[in-house]
Amino acid sequence: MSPAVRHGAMRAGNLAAVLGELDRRGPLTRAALAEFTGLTKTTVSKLVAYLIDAGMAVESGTVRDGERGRPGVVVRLSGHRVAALGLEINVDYLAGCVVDLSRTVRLLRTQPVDNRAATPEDVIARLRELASALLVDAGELGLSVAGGMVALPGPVDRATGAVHRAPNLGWRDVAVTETLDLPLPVVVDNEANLAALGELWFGSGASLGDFLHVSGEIGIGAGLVVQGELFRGAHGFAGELGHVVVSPEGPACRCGGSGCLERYAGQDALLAPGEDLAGLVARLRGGDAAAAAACERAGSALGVALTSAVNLIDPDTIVLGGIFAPLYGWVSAPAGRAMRERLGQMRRRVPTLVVSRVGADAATLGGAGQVIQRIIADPGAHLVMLDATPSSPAR
Amino acid sequence: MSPAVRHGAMRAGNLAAVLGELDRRGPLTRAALAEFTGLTKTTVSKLVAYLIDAGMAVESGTVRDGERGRPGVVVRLSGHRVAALGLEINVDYLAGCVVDLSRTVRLLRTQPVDNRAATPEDVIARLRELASALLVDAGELGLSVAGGMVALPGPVDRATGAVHRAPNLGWRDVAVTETLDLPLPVVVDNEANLAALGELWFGSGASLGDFLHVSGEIGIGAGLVVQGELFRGAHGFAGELGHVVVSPEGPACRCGGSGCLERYAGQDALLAPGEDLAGLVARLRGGDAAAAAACERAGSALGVALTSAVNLIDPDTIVLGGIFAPLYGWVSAPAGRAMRERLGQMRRRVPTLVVSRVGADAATLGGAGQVIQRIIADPGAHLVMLDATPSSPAR
DNA sequence: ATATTTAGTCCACAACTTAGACTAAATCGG
DNA sequence: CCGATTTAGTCTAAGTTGTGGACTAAATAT
Repeated sequence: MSPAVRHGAMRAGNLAAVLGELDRRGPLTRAALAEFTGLTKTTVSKLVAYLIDAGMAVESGTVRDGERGRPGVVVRLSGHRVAALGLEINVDYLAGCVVDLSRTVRLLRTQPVDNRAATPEDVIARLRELASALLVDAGELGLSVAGGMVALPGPVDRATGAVHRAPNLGWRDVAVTETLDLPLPVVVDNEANLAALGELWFGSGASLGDFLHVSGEIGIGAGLVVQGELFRGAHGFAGELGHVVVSPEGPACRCGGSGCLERYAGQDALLAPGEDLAGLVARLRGGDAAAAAACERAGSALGVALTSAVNLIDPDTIVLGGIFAPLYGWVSAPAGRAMRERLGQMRRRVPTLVVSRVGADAATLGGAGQVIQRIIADPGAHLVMLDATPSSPAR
Repeated sequence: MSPAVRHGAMRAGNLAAVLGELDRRGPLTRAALAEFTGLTKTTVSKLVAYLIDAGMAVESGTVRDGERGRPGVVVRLSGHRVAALGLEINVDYLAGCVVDLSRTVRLLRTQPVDNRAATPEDVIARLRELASALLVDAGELGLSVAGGMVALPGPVDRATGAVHRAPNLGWRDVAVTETLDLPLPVVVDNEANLAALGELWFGSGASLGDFLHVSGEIGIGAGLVVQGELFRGAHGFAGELGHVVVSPEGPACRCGGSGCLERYAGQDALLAPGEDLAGLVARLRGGDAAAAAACERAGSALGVALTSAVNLIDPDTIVLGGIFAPLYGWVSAPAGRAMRERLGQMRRRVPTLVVSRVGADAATLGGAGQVIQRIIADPGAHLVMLDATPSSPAR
């Protein structure tokens, strides 16, 4: 639980403290870094030298902080060497991206494919091709890709890198990491979880505080971010907002229960038979009363489910993503009304509803961002991997 | 976020690693400690000497681990010097306890009082008397009390030590820590949270994994323990199970909403007018059909609310405490049935329902346990306080 | 031009942990 | 009963990392 602290760990911890400060506060002089971390100037200088040598930081210009005195050399996070790979398998597309250490998106590609029609092996083979092409292109940009993350639409076993069941893909027990077999460390995670992280790093970001990110697709999932970290629950199944009970005597759900949120606000409940999301939005824009009523009903149900979620989890903000992003204008009002009615008297502040600012790539980007996050949290571990590069850090 | 690591922190971290290992695995030899922590025998010896000098550990006998070789000296956590104070203010009683470092309950006292009839100042003055008496008695036992925790029936601001509103007591904006004014560091927390911790350390314990502890009193609260730590939410209001929506069109609730769990399974919904809990249990034992039906209804509603909670939070186990402990035989079956129906198909394992093994003192004990936990997590910080003792540790 | 202020480096030293030699105390085998 | 073997724990010299204060560098103020 509390691992032993050796000298190496002390070093690693301080390296992470410096890099983390650069990540959180932006470019800083060594003097400012010393102030914020509480380390001495000497130590900060040594650590910064190490980071610069590893290609994780660069000096960039000088700035005067006060009125007089020698100007400081500004050090900032560098994206020129270290990067991470984000991949996503979804029902009707594959996607991949490369994000560098400064969380700049360097490459982003999407491939529309009907993955329900293909075998898992074929889908994964196609993803491998996409990933390999991205790795080659990243190499040409001078980037060294330290790790990858695959987003999947279903609960995953993160230890083994396998999906037990992905109902929307029709997959059962597929060993994704193993089959994908890329030449770098790859981890898998749930799409809803990674989409929440995507919103954190590529959307509204830290201004959200602790937030619940609702990613409605066919099912309705949610990712909870607490103190900048995902909350996963004991078995990684936390955030199943779609099966929160809205009305115990409601319509039967595929989960075996009845009156789950999914039956009121899932894609199947909103779209007319054969219709797609764009069609629904067109009808809403055209003033179709039936469509508006369906959204009203879905929004209220969402508000009820979110009320339960807020009572249990107490987030600062709720971000509506997935299909609820384009429908935001029609569902957020009834949802917000339901929440205010039910929560207003007990709490000083009812969580704010906001729309997701990242599009369909939230999970892909979030996955790559998560890898970057881990590098920043432990730069020392990743320096070893980069030792093969020309200018190796001095012992 | 990631504080700088200095030499002192390294020391403190290793001290915590050793003490934590002793807490988790029980008595161990220095050799075993070295193995488990990954530190060398030399370092472990030094740290153990420090802990023994501080009165946090003692040697006790020798045991042979293997077949041959010199027997090791067993070191175990010692409760003879360091202790913590747990206090509780509730509607109809005050309680206090002293728990030592080995989590043995050394003193425990309860005082039945109607606290709704008195002013907050009078209640807190009476609590101060109770606490002072406990501190004196602890001193006579040779214990040095390092800190205290006050459990309150309502949401608290842990930063300032104040309650904003405690509806069951009729309190508004009471600065508890400040008014109590004890000669040791005191923190306040929510009763439901601390009851969950009480179950962790003085009840079924670590075998529960991540668990949700339901503590039904007048309202229905819940504490969520994840990886041995409380989950509090962004503002400390997480776990408000009582206002999870069971049926959106249900009866109006004092919170402004309708169909909250509290209206189906709260004390007011279960007890006949003027009846107390013992009376209800007597009726149930006597086979009263109306009472059984009320419990059946409450149990089902609880199952529905817990279904939502499990979907969102994904715990291993759910512990029923508070009024649900004596009613366990009557409510657990319908609650479990509802959960299995609604969760069975999606999850490999539906969380187990168990009854709380700690009684009414769960919160009082949990509070003291929390203080002990903090001492074990950072023994170095508390050594300073004990430096006044006769044999001060060698530099 | 000189004083003052702030940034960053250098160097001796201090705080830990480590590695491995060494001592202590048990069992095993003859 | 004595020496070989095994395991526990201590001691000492050395290694790694951070610290504190002196020192150098580069700017503004007077």
